[in-house]
Amino acid sequence: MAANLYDLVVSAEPLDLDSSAVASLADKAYVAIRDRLIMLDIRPGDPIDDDELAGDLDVGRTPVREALKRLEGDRLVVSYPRRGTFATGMDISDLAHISDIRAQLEPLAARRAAERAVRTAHAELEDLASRIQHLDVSQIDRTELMRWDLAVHRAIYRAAGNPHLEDVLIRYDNLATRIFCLFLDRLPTVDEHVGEHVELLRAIAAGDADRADDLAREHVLGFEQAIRAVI
Amino acid sequence: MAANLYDLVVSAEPLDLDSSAVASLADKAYVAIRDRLIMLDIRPGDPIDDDELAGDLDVGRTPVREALKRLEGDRLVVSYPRRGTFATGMDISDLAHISDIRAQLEPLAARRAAERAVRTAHAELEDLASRIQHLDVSQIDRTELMRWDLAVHRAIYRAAGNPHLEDVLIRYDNLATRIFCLFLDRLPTVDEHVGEHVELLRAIAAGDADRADDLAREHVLGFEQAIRAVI
DNA sequence: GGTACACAGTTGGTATATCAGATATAGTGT
DNA sequence: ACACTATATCTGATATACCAACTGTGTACC
Repeated sequence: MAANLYDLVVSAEPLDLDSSAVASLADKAYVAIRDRLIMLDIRPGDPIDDDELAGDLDVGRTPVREALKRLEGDRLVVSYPRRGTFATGMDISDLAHISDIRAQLEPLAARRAAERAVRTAHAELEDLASRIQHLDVSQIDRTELMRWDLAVHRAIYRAAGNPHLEDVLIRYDNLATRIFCLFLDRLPTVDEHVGEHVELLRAIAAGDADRADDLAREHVLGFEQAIRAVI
Repeated sequence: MAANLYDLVVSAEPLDLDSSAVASLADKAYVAIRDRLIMLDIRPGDPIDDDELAGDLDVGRTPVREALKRLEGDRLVVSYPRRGTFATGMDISDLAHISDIRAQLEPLAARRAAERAVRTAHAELEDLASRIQHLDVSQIDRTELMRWDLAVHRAIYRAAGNPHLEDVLIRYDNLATRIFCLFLDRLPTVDEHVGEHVELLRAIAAGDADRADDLAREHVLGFEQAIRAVI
C-alpha cells in the first residue's frame, strides 16, 4: 500500500487515491474530472460540457454523465436543469462550513488512527512521514504538493478504520483542497502547512491519541486561518 | 415550511423530507427506494431487482438505476459487479462507526442551530416540539413514528444553516434510522427516545447552545446504548 | 421599443446492443 | 462410473444512439 501510494504520487498522474480495485469507465471519468475540478483545471463557475469531456477522456457520454451525477453529490458541480452543469462556485461561507465539519472529524480520525496505528499501519505512516520530511518543497510543483497533501490525509482516514468516516472526510478534504488550490499562490506558508503533516503522522504512528487529536484540530483551524488571512 | 413538514408527515406517504423543489423521475425513484430501505420494506441483504422496481414505481429502468447509484453512494445498497445489487447488510461495527461520527456532528448541528434559531427558526422548532409532545406514542404506528424522528432531525440540520453539515447528517441519520427500525420491536424505551426530542428542540429554540450540544450528544450516545442493550 | 414566435442547445429518459462473467451441463478421459 | 474441463447460455452491466420536453435567446414584426 505504501509503495502503491508512492508510485501514484510521484507519477503525478490523474491517479486514484481511492483504493478502487477495478475501474469502470464511469469510475475513471469520475476520478479524472474530480481531479480537474480539485486542481482547478476546471475553475469554479466554469461551464462543463459533457460532450467535450467525453471526447477528451475517450469515453461515451453516459459514463461522463454518471460521473457528473456523482460529482454533484460531492458538491463539486451543480446542474441547473436545462441550463447546463457548472463547477460549483466557492465563497467564504463555504470555507467556514467545511472547516466547521472538518474541525470535528479530522481530530476524531487522527485519534482513532492513533489508537489503532501501533498495531496496524505504524510502519506505513512512519514511512510516509519521513518521505514528506525529506521532500524539497521549493522544488516540486503545486500539483504534486497537493497530491502529497491528499495522500497524507487519505492514509490517516484509512488508518482510522472507520469506512464511513473515511467517506465523509475524503469528501470534505476534496473540497478543502480545492479551496487550497484556489489560494495556493497567495499563501506564504505552504511548506509550514505541509510540515505539520510530519508531526501529525508521527503522533499517530506513536499512538499518542491526545496529541494527534490536537494537531489535527490545529491543522484544520490553521488552514482556515491561513486562507482567511489572504482573502 | 412547518406546515409543509406537518403535511408530509401526517400523510405518512413516501414523501420527500428533503426540500426538493421539482422532482425528476430519478429523484422520485430515489426517495421511494430510500424510504423502503430505511423502513425495511427492503431488508438488509435483500437482492434488488431494478426491473421489478421500475415496474413497481412506473418508471423506466434508467431512473431506477440512477437512484440505485445514488443509494450506493449513501451506502444503503451495494452493487457487486455482474452479480446484482443488494440492500447493504448491517452489523454491530456499523452502528459504532456511525455513532462515532454522529456523536461529533449532531451536537455541532444542535449548537449551531441554537446560535441561529432565536433569530430564524424559533417558532418553527417550538411548533414541532409541542406537536411531538402531544403525540400519543402508543397510538401511532412505527412508520409514522420514524417519520417524526426524521422530521425533527431534519429540522435541526436545516436550522444549523450549514448545508454541508446538513448533507452528511442526513446521510447518517438515514443509516441510523434504518438500524433503529431493525430493532424497533425489541426496543423498550422508544417513547423516551422520542421524548428527548422535545427537550432538545426547546433548548435550541431557546438559544441555549451548551445545553443543546449536551442533549444532542446524549441523544446519539443513548441511542447507541439502547441498541446495544438489546442485541 | 416591446412582444411573440421560432430555433437551437441541453437535459432527462428510454431502448437497444455489446461485452463480460458466472454457472450449468455435457462430453471425454482416466 | 466419476471427475474435470470446456463450451454455451443466461444474467447483469455498460455504452451509445435516439427521442422528447423545456428553456433561453435572438430576431422579426407590430
